[in-house]
Amino acid sequence: MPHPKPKPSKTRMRLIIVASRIFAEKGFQEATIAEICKQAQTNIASVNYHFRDKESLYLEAWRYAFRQDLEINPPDGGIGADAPPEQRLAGRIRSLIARIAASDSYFFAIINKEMAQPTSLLPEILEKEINPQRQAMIALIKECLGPEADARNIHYCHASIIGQCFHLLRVKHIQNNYPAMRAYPELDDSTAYAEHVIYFSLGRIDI
Amino acid sequence: MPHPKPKPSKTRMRLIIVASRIFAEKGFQEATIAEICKQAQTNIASVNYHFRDKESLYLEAWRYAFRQDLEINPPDGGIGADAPPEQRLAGRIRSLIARIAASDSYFFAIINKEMAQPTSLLPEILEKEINPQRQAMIALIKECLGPEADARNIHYCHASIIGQCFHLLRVKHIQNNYPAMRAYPELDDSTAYAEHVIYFSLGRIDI
DNA sequence: AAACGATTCAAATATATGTTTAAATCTTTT
DNA sequence: AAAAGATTTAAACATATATTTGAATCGTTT
Repeated sequence: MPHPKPKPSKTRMRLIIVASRIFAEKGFQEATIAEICKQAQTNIASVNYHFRDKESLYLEAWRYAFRQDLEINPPDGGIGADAPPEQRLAGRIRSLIARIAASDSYFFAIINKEMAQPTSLLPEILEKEINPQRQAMIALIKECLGPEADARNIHYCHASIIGQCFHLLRVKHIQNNYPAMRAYPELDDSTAYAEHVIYFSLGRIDI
Repeated sequence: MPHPKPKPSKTRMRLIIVASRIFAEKGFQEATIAEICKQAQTNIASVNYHFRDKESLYLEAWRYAFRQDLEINPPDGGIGADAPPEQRLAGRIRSLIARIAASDSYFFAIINKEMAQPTSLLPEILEKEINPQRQAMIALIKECLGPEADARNIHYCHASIIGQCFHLLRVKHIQNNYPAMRAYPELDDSTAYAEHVIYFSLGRIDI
C-alpha cells in the first residue's frame, strides 16, 4: 500500500499552518512545541528537524501569515494610483481595517502580541513589513494636507488613523479571549467602523 | 494589648514595588520570581510567605500600580463638573494621555500587556477599573454630540479617542524595548500629542 | 528488489522556574 | 531574660518544556 499515512512531505507545511494559528492565539512564549506538533499530527522532534528550533518556526509561521494576509487584501484597497489622494487614503484605511478584522488574519494577531511583548524578531518585521506601509500612508496624508503642512502635523494625523485602526485589533482580541464579556459589541461591524474612521479622520485632514 | 496591629514588613512592600516594575516590563509569564526577589534583595521563598504564589503577588502589584497612578493624575484632568462638556472631555483626554505617558506608570504598562495576552485577572480589571472611566467618557461624548446623537456614533467616537490615546501606549513601549530604533520620535512630546488628539477629535464631535 | 537519503518516532536529556520545607534568625510579648 | 511568634534563608522538590538522540520507517533512485 503506497499511502498508509498522510504524505510525510507535507509535515513541514502543516507545522507552519498550525504554528501560525497557535502563535497568534498564545504568543511566542506561551505557545508550546508540544501543542503545535499535536495539532499538526506529528512528533515534537519534527520542529527540530524541519526548522532547527522554535524561534525559526515562529519566523516562518509569521512570514506565512503575512503573505496570506496581503494576498487577500492588497494594502491599497483596490484604489488605483491615479485616484485623488483622499480616496487612496480611504482605500488604505479600508484595507487595513479589513485585514485586522479578518477572522483568519494571524499576522495582525501576532503583531498585536509582539508589540506588547516583543521578541528579537520584531525590529526586522517592523522595518521590512510595517514601515513601507507606514511610509505610503504618511505620503498620502501629506498629499491631502497640501504642500505647506508641517511634518509634525502629518505624523500626528498618521498616529490618529493608525490608533483608530489598531484599536479594533485590541478589541477584537479581547473579545476572542473572553467571548462572554461582549464589552464592545459596537465594533462588530468592521466595515461600518472603517467608514467612521474615514469620516472622522478626513474631517481634520481633507480641508 | 487587645489589638496587636500587624505591621506590614518592609520586605513585603519592597516585593510589591519591585514586582510592579518587573511585571510592567516583562508581563506575568516572562517575569520570574527569582528576578523580582533578587532586585527586592530577599529570598525567593518570601513570595510564598508573603503572597502565597506568583499570581497573588501580581494582583497586589497591579493594584499598587493603579493606586499610584490615579494619585498623581486624577481622571477628570482637574476640570470641574460645572465646566462645559467639551472642556471636561478635553480634561479627560489630557489626563489619560498624561497617565499613559508617565515614565513610572506601571499600571498602563501592565494593561498594555494584559490586553494582548490576558491572564485570568483581566476581566475583573476591565470591569472594575476601566469600565467606570469608559462610561464617564462616553457620557461626555454624548453630551457633546447632543440629545439626538445615536448610540452607535457615540461609541464610534469613543473608540476613535481611546484608539488615539492607546496608540501612544503602544509606541511608548516599543521605544522602551528598542531605544535604538527611534521609530516614532514625533510622539515624544505627549502633551502636544494630547492637544492634537483633542483638536482632531473635537472637530468631529463638537459641532 | 536493494540501497540510500529523507523523514518520523519514542524516549532521554537539559534547563528553567514555581513551589515547598525545615532550620535559622530576628522581633515582640510576657 | 525567656518564650512565642514572625520573618528570612538555603536547599530540596516538582513540573513544564525546549532540545537532542538514535533507531525505525518511508520514498526515491538505481
